[in-house]
Amino acid sequence: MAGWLTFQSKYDINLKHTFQIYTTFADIMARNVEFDEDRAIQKAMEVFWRKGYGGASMRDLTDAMQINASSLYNTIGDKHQLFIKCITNYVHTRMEETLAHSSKIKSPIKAVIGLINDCVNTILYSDNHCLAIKTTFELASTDPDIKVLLKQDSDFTHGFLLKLIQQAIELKEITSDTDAETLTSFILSAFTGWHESYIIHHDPVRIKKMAKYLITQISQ
Amino acid sequence: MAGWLTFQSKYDINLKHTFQIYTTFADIMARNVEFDEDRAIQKAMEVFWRKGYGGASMRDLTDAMQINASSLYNTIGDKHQLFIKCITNYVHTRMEETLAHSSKIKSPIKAVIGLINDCVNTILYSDNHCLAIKTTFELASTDPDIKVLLKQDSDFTHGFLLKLIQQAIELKEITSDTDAETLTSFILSAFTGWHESYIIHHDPVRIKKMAKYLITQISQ
DNA sequence: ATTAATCTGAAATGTTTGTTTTAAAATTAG
DNA sequence: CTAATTTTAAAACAAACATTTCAGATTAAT
Repeated sequence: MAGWLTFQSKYDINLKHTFQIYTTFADIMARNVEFDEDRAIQKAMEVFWRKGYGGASMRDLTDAMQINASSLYNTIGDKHQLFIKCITNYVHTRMEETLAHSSKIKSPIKAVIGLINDCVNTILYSDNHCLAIKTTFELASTDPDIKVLLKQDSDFTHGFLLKLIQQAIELKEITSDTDAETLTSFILSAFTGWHESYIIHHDPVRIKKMAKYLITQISQ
Repeated sequence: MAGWLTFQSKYDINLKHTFQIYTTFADIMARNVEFDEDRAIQKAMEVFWRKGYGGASMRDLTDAMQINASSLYNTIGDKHQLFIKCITNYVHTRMEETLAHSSKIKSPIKAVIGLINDCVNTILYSDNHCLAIKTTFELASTDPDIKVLLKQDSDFTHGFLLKLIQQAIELKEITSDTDAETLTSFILSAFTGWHESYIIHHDPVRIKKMAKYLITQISQ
């Protein structure tokens, strides 16, 4: 219990910190970061996925990431910054997957049906429930930063599906009285409900039947 | 810092606790609980509504309930028991409201449409988002007790709507190829999606349009 | 009025939280 | 090798957490 919080040492600490900030990207690097940040973020995401933001402690996170707290704070930042990185990563991955799917489209309506079936498969066969939805209900109302990210993700998916539906309408694969915008919102919000249903009832048949009903409704 | 943790006092404490348990509903009552438990539960529910289970601290709760922590622990129990009471209360209130609505039914299909419009109004004009949905995504996957309660609620609402839809099909107000069960699940899960949509986009028109689309789809 | 029991409020409990510090190990440049 | 600098691990940190204790206020029944 020595007096390590003297003026002298406090001054040294501040100096070091200041210096650190300005030399992070400097030419002279004494040592490189040991851990793979992408991999660590992935592990952290899985913890947030399972426990939620509030439910995940820093010890849960650093255990899963297999790094020390000091390394985490030196590279990524605090818990909130870590979560932002996780959500961003998750959202971007989803966007890339969505775009990847669009490359092998045969017809717009088939692409829409494929998207619906993908959603069903995710619900039934992925043990972690959608991080975006979970976060929406946990944090979006109170955390503006998170909300912006989730809205970007939502808008992207919306825009993607909207194009498909507009094309389908033009090609008369869909003959809907309802505007494409509403149809798009309707389909996407159905997905969220299916997630909830599966958490409560664990009934794959129920999800599949709802998907089938939605598909017949929109293709008429 | 006196030695109040002597064997004597520890024994007294244990005795008191044991005694308390067996005399909670005894004939001799020296003093009644001062606070209105229903009112306190209501206040606690509002805190959980806003902050979630993990996000609400005991101080948040006791402040809102305007009771001391010791009173809370003596009467209701710990945080989890309090939450169980809140959810139970919320779920029962919803059931009563649902049944109250059913008394003024003109026709099954009108009752279904009424239910859909009620949901829209709740989303748009109640500042607290559905506690059941929020809790589903926060806790249902990890907390068995909570999950049972939420499933009961879900099943009740499902059963209620199912009857209406079956009646509507019999009266040929609905001419659906799809079974009543699926139609019921589909409608209820749509509600969840609308909640999420409104949290992210705050767009009343979007919600209203989706509701209108759903109504035209089921009434054909 | 006395007694016996219970409730209440403030303070204290030990634990866990997110975060920081310290010292040593590690790495690169000269 | 030496010097400079960074990363790392373990421990320490204060604050916040849920929960308990206890003395005194309060009440119901005798």
